Amino acid sequence: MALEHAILVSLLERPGSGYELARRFERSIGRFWTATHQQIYRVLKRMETDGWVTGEEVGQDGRPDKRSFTVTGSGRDTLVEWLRAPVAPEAVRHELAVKIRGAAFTDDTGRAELLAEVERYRADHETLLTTYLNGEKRDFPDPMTLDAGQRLQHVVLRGGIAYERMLLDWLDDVLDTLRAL
Amino acid sequence: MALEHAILVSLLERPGSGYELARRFERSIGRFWTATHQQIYRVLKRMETDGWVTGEEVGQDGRPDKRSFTVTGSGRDTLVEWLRAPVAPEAVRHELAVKIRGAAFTDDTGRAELLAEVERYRADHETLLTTYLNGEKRDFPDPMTLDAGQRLQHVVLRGGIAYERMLLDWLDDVLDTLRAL
DNA sequence: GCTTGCTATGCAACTCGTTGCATAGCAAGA
DNA sequence: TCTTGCTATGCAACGAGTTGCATAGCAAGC
Repeated sequence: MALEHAILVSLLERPGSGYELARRFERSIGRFWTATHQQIYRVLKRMETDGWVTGEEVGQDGRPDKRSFTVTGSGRDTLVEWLRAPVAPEAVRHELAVKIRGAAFTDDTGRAELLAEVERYRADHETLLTTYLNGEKRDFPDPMTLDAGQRLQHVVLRGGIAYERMLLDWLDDVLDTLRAL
Repeated sequence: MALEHAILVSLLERPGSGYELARRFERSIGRFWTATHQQIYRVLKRMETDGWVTGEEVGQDGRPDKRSFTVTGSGRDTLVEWLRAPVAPEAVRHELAVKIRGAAFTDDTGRAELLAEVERYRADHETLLTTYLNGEKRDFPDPMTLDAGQRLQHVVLRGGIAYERMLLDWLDDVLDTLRAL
């Protein structure tokens, strides 16, 4: 498990509330780690108990109060130690691949429906790629002037872009294959 | 959830025991869906209760007996219905990306260790790519003569190959970035 | 005879993640 | 005033997935 560690990285990049973390996990961090607000609040509570983060009440006007969290020295030590551990092999779960192999066991109508679904899926990822490219233009307009943290964020974003491009190419291959059956 | 569906596809491609399924999930199916034997046995039992599969005792010589499972008509209907449902958005969890962004918060020693770990990770995936390419040569030597099921299996394998190639390129980008910090 | 190793199946306990629901502050517009 | 919608936090129940362990057949080698 590493939701704790993803939260530590995000809070080190910028302190924030559980709600703000949830929004970040929907956006930039969601490129490589997903989590819902319920999970985040639960884990934050445990992290506070363990002394990895400290929460501070922040009054806001025009909005409800929030609790902003900051990483403690102990939390940072925990992250540094985790960074040294070997990367665990990923658990791949690609539902679309299962469906594609499953297409061998349905009829023409079923295959036509799957083809339409793949097209929809492709359109979603084309949109996502555009979002990434716009984000890159906005956040990293001049790659020469970035500090270490920004360069690392940029290389992770480039990974997301490379993934989406690869995926779109492969989906075209899938569509050709389904059409030619 | 879709472990049930991955099992249905695998058993439709070829009936087999829980143990055999577990081995397939380590190999070819593991490219796009992972599961341990405990999970598989538990789910198989539920699927048998629900009438999606039927088990049959098979005596073997030189080995313990096994229970070989076959998909029923009802199981096949279940799969076909699932194929029609929209693909759920994937839950991305890329631990390495978290660590790379985390590298901004450790020292030179920590970054050097991470770099070594990325190199090790890259070597693993280079091996995996080779395995895929060998499997492709072995299982799909003549793409013109394949039936529908084999073509679908092949396009899924091509997805795995495309993913590994993309990953290796990106890891080179990551290594350059880490070295230049 | 003993150990090692692969085939084969399974239980129990635990952790992680999802889903549905609940509460509440505040702003903006019908 | 009432509804809609966003910010903000949280509980409870359930389902999925992991980890550790246990059992047993059979083959091969020391």
